[in-house]
Amino acid sequence: MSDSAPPPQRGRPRRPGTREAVIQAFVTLVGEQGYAATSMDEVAERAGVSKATIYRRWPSRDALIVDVHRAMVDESDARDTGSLEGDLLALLERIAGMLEQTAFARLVVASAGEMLANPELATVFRERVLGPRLELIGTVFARAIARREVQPDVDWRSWAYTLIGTNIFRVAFMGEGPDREANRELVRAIVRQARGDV
Amino acid sequence: MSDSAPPPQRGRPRRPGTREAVIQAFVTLVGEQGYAATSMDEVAERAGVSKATIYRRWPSRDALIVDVHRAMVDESDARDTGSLEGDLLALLERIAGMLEQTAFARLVVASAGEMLANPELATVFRERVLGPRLELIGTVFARAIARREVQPDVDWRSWAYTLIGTNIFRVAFMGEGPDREANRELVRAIVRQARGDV
DNA sequence: GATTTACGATACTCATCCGTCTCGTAACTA
DNA sequence: TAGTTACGAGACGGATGAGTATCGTAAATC
Repeated sequence: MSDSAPPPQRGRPRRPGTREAVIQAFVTLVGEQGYAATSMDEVAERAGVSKATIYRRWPSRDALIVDVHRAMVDESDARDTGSLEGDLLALLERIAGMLEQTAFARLVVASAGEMLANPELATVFRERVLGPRLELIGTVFARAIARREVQPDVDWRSWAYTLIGTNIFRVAFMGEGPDREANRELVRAIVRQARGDV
Repeated sequence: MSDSAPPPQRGRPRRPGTREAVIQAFVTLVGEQGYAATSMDEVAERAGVSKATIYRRWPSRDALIVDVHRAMVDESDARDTGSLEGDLLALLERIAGMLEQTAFARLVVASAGEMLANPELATVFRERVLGPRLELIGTVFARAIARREVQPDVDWRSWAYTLIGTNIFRVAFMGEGPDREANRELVRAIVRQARGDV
């Protein structure tokens, strides 16, 4: 169930763009106030849509929340720059770019807190929002392994946690902007360690 | 205003331990369900206390939330093991220990999400929960500087974000336990980079 | 034009929950 | 013993918000 009841074929067609407008409004409001303070009436108003229209597409608030996260996939792939360091920097650049849109950064923390109350959200959040970003880092490491730049048994997942966790912590917990220079240092440290240089 | 109205001197004295019981109950419940789903009635029941008793000590739910975080200081100091690597490992060991108490880890994320809705909580959370842990890492780096193990201009704060962010991400976002071996690798990577070894 | 479905506006129901209040009782001081 | 304050139990008021229902209108198909 992606979002809506099946759109029928007779009668007035659904206004296009409504789905996006609602999701956008929800993300913005949650980023501003958190989940608890964001009501469906507010979402409707911000989206310029009536509440009935929302409930015609999503059966409940929870379903909307889950669907919001389904819409947050990152389809782009990991560009090959020829080195692990270059690849990681390119990826982090993109992640930092997303976290610079504070709405996104705030949504991430708000959702993390909300996972406790909504197990289905927990699943979707990990699979759709966090998972793909981790996988990108995995891809980059796989290339580095193929290139014999690092050992095949490198614990890339932990390095991925470090790269993403650092940025989320800085932006969402400490309320600062992403720090490009710190990210460069971090990538250098990781690459150096992963290559096992003495 | 630490928590309560001043305890008067005549009449039946307040039952000792109530404050701790309430805070403990609150932390546990928030860890299980998140903030929104945790009601004062539930807190009272879990603490084995009546709601009136709670409101005799805290003027509102928000005040209790803030006070809970005031109670989360970590008073211990950073033991000197003689090397940056040893110091950081000892610190991380302690942080990992706290995060192993899942109630604590969950509270951290829940609170992070709640910061959006409660600015006073944001301040207390940063000053009392995150701040002291960051400062410990700062202390350890200061020692390393004094020892000429690292350059005086080392960006220790970013490394602190990395150390804490990685662990919070793993435990709270991904729902895994702390990973001692990964932490050791991480510390090695950081120390190596901070020392500026070629 | 008749039918069907979408839409905005808005009223409405029902549940939840914060914070207050009452009351009967317990523990302490004077 | 009298006065004072804490306590548990539970009722209560008031606000908020999710989800439903109604109604007049708009945009499509047949």
